[in-house]
Amino acid sequence: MKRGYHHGNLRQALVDAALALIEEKGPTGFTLSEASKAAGVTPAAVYRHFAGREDLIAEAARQGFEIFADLMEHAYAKGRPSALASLEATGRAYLAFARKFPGHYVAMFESGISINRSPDLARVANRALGVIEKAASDLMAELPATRRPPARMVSAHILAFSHGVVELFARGAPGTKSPFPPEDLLESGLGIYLRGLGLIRPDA
Amino acid sequence: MKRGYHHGNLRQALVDAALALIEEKGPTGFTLSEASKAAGVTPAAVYRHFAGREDLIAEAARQGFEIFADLMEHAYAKGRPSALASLEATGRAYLAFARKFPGHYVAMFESGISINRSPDLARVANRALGVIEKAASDLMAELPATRRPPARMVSAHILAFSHGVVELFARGAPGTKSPFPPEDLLESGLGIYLRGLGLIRPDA
DNA sequence: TGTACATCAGTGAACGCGCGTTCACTGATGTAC
DNA sequence: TGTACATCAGTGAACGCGCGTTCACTGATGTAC
Repeated sequence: MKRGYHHGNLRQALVDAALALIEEKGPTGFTLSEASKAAGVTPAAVYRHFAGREDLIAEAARQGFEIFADLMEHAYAKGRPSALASLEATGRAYLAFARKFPGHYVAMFESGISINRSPDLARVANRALGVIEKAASDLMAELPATRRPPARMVSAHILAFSHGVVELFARGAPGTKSPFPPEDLLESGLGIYLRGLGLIRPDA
Repeated sequence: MKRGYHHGNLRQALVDAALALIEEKGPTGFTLSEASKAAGVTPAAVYRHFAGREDLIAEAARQGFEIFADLMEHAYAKGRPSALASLEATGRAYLAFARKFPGHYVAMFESGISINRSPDLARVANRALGVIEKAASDLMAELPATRRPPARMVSAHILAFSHGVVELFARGAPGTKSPFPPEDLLESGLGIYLRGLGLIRPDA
């Protein structure tokens, strides 16, 4: 980590300020001016490190995907050699990430920046999503080929369910008092789904 | 529908303009000025009909929930007397609504307005969500009490899954090319889930 | 160690912009007689 | 039917605001000798 001449590492300080603002006020509430003020710097200084507002958000998202991918890989590895345990662990890791890094999560999934904005961003995003797909693929290999749904479909199901739980129940959602803790919702929903795949004994 | 003195029904014209803008540019892209211009009217005229920007969005959301609730009730009724068919139909109706009324959907779920902003809004939102809960409750009644998950949990699962499918795969999502049509994803995921509940024969 | 110079991170002032909102008004529509 | 009056939807100008971005600059840091 090389230090800047004056500030000491303005680039990262701006990313951190942006994340805090995004977490606090949503992707809309974030402004360059406020982020620069929070970092103790003039708005113009931002342009030494980023091409503009969008570029700063994209970097925040990129860092989020990096952390996210690491968490997913860690969860996957922890479940091995059981494909079932690996997939369950990645599901849990998804929610855990969203709860622990809400600013990153919003930057990644709600800020409107495209995953294909830069090759860097696309690469790390695919690394993260690839883990779930791998876990789903492992698991499908345990099913008889005759009734084995496509792994990509299974991973899409799990992604959609996890994302829905986060958006609807894990946030201070607008007026929605969650009837159950999001972790319980994810766990139970995932369990029922996996049973439906025929991977868990009918009434364990 | 009483007509205004000059415009003819500015109130609804503003709501419609807002919905079109929200659909086109997201909840952020929507501005009072643009909406009023689209309705052929000065920005100040908006204040004859709404308390302000937020209030206009809230009305758009309210109308969305009204349509949404009607669709859900219709789907529920169509599935009867089969509780299973009713629940499946409401799931499908959720996605169909999101695809057919994207402006409303965004105003309802992504604009940041609280469901409890006004009693009117809360009432109609609960009417809509109540249908899914009723369908889930009907279905749970068919399971032996010993392994019957709470109906509210089941309806939360289905809501989360449906919302996740919409957000991740049914929109021109940022760079995500959906691997499957969202309708197929919803149908297959819901099917696996319901099988997991023990409501569909293990390998029908 | 000391000096001259190059680099370049951050400054501060300025810009044009469109926003949401206010206000006194005007003039078309509706109503009473 | 005609006239006088009341209503009130929409006007147009103005406001203060904070935004993202640009630009020539300055002065602290690093480097060469």
